[in-house]
Amino acid sequence: METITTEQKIIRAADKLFTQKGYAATKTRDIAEEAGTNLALLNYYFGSKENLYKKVVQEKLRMLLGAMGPVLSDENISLEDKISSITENYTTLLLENEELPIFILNELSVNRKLFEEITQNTRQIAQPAIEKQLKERKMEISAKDLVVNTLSLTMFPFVAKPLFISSGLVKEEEFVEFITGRKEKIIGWIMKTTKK
Amino acid sequence: METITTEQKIIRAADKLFTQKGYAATKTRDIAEEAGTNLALLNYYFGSKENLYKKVVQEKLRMLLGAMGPVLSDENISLEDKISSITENYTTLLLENEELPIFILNELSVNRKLFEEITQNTRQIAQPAIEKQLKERKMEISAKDLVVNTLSLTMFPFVAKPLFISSGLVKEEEFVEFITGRKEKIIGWIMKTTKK
DNA sequence: GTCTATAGGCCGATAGAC
DNA sequence: GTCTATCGGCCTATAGAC
Repeated sequence: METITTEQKIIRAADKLFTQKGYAATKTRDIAEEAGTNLALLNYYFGSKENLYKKVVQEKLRMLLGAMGPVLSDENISLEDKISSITENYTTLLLENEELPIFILNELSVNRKLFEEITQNTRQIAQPAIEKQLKERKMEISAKDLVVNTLSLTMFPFVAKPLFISSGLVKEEEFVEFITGRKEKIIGWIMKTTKK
Repeated sequence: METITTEQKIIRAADKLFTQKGYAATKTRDIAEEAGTNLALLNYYFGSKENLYKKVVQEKLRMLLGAMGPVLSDENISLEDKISSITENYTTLLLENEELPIFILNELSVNRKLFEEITQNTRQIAQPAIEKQLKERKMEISAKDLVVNTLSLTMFPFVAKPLFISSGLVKEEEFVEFITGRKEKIIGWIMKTTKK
């Protein structure tokens, strides 16, 4: 008997609208309507629009960073497996949440102070473990570039999807296939960049 | 004797604030103040906030696409030179306009209808010329992936800059150096992905 | 062309009945 | 817990003096 509480309805509606339209463009009345309740209950449960927003962002950020953090710092995982794992995790996550990265990246850019409050406890992206693995194998690329390149190739197509589509480079109906195809190739491309 | 007209002052102020904070979060009063005039003049010159916004977006989009379009479709430019040129153009452009890509990509995602009005005359990203060049040289990558990878490696670091900085992967004061360093390497990485 | 003053509407938040 | 009604403020846009 899984009933959805009003509180959950509101947070789901907020999630949907904040992610679609951003903080400023989303109205509390719209959230209430989307949730099938009213404005008063939003404030009853969450106190304010900003508070509700923080709840949503915290969860989204956790999703986005969760797909990366634990894998990178583990020295027992080989470099190839790290890249594969990150690409695999993100591709799966982002196919189900296409607007997640542009939402987080934009709100991080627009609203940096709010984010600093939220992310103060977030772990650093682990470089040392990777740097070590690179040196052991005498590779031609820095840890920073390796991480940045992997994330770029994996995430950018989602961020730039509307641009690619409106420019005709990729068609909407091909998109999932395009991304799925890339998933297999990215590990190969990245590995080529580590060699002479 | 180059005097800046009030109209120009307003559009520059609007450019700055829309790019920093997005459409909904930018108030017409703030634009007027930033421009050193008043709210009434904004409407006198541009009619409405939305109109002013369209002017700004149109110019920004022209900047972003202008760095790519003409190069790609020219068959007389070799593949290497195309990649170099795109990376070079974008790196220069984005170092001077760091917030340009995230602004355009986000507003494109949030406000697709407004963009469709604006971009209806925009040229397509030319694939055929590249596809031909790839086949002639029997390369291991599709034109789509080649273009997407080049743009990803070049633009994503700007889009994700706040994430990289807040996660400690790159430091603010290293950023320009980091990007400048990558500019030289990207052509090499991309070329490696075209070979067995 | 430029300004001040203000109309008119929307927004976030709350009071208070049930 | 849930609702309706409403406050007080801010926002875009415009009227009208200069």
